[in-house]
Amino acid sequence: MGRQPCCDKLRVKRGPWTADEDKKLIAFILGNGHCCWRAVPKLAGLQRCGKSCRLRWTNYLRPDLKRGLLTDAEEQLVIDLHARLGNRWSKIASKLPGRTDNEIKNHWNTHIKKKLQKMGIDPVTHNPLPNQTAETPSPSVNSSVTKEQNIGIEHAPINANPQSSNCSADSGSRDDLLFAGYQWDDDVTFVDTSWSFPGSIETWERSLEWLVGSGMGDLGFERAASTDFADEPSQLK
DNA sequence: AATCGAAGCAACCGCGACTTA
DNA sequence: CTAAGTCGCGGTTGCTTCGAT
Repeated sequence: MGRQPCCDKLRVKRGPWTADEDKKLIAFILGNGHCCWRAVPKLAGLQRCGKSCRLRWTNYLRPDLKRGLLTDAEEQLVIDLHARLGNRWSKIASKLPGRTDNEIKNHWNTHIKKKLQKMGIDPVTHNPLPNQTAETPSPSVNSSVTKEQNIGIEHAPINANPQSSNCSADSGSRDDLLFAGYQWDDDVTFVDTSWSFPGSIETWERSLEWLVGSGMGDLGFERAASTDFADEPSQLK
């Protein structure tokens, strides 16, 4: 069946979001929720595609987002989950509160992948790379092995064919089996006690004020998306 | 100080899954 | 049952920043 483009590409704005657009989107969603993403830009007065709005909200504006680099524990969890689930970032992200699939995917591609390769571990199969002796593993990966061995997990047979994991052959039953075997639901969800955001909407509102506040315009918000939070003392990289 | 390549990340694209008429 | 519409996911791109030379 033919698909229409999700929006009129000639009339929608693309590229980095401005502070003003963020404000509009936040105000609209807080006030109305997002019943239908396709309608959001129109109702919110944005010249954006609904898809773009959803992405912006999920990856950047959502109140429950945690920011900054992944902690060692989170990184470890991502590795463990990836070994079981492959590149199903949204499922992995669902086990890390406050983290988005996009964020985890980026972190995997830029940090974890290299780290594993450096250690002689194939980031796709999570098996040792052929003809390569692993360097001294970092504590974090050591703990991975220990953890998985403790739980008695066989290492990642599902990723023997990496391509297959990209096909989103999303069989719920397979996930169920995986989760049943690992008992993810209750045990694995990562809770970072240093993160005190949930439940504190005031905190989030303050963050938003800061986010879209006067200083942002001066700095040029277009790029602020990637750098703004580094300005917060607690979020320094 | 200038240049260049690498790294990091936000955003886009295309497709499959799901829903609705 | 089927076609059309919408959503969400994963891969990829492109821009900005950073570090080395």
